[in-house]
Amino acid sequence: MKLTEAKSEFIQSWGVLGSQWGINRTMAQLHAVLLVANEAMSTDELMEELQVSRGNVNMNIRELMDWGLVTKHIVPGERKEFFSADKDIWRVATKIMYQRKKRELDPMVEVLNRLSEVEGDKRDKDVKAFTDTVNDIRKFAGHAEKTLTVVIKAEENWFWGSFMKMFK
Amino acid sequence: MKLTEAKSEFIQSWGVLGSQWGINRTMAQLHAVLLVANEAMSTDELMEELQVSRGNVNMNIRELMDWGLVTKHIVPGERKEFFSADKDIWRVATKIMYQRKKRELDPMVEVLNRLSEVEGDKRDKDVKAFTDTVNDIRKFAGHAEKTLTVVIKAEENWFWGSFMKMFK
DNA sequence: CCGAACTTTCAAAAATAATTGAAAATATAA
DNA sequence: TTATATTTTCAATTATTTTTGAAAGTTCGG
Repeated sequence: MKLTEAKSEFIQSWGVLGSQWGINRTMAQLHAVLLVANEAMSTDELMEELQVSRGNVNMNIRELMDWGLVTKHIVPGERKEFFSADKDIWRVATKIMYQRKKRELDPMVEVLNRLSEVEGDKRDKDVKAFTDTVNDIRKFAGHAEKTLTVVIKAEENWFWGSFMKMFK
Repeated sequence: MKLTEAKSEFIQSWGVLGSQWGINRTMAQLHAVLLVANEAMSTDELMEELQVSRGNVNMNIRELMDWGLVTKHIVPGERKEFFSADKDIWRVATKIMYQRKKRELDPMVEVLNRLSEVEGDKRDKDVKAFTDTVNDIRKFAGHAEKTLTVVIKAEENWFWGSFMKMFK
């Protein structure tokens, strides 16, 4: 298989994967392009590679920077900005987990905490079904939260740090 | 907070969470309704609760059954079908993980395996950047795959089974 | 077999999300 | 400062996804 062909298949698949995870296709594809690029790329090069508009590249690259997956570089003597992706896959994964935890898990936990204080007779079957489920999810989310935090911070920790190296 | 109010807020939030994870809102909301219901519900009751069409309920309930999150019940003497959700949150989580692994991780791994056989000089920087990234992701996905499999099958295993009980 | 009760299907409509592209804003070199 | 290169914004357009609803299909008691 030729490099060009392989690259475009990779970009394609990464785009599909992203969209199944609520990340828009262009954002995922930009990430893919930068992941397999051997050096930082300009907006124009990215537009050319994916055949999308300047505005689209601009917005999605900024989103990728927000997630901490992509960094901007200023090359002396050049007017344009260049972008590159963090290629350490473990770090990529933890950054994504961190963002999703922050944006999705945390707000859900907050809602669940409020909802566990529903008023009414605990012997009422409807009330019981509701509070039981909410509390179960709450407990589960609490564990997930802790586990994620450990994983995300694992590298900074001497014990888990060396344990996690096995995954790299 | 009143039960009705709490319920609808829960359904709402679960729907938002779902849509951020590539699951359509109605599917997630149906799941939410059944998670907090004290008994199995009919299509008509679900339509009423969420104010959506019969076709919509039908299709999404079937999807939930595909995922193994919801089961159909036939009540003797009743012509209608009733539905209920598995309320064991740990099992819910592993079922979702299993489905997503099967539908998303597995195909990605397949693509990556094919792509790692790209032809060309390994000293070419473009080729190297590509194969390095692909192989890193491949290795990572392999670990993720194994970990997920262990977690999903944990209950069937005497050692992990009792370990996992801590999470419940 | 009939007909009522219920479920399934799917083309069309509606809702939502992503993308464009050109104008406005900003940055830089001279 | 001015001219020019580059980035950013966002209303309008386009693409995608979801939902509807009515017709077709199925099931079942009598």
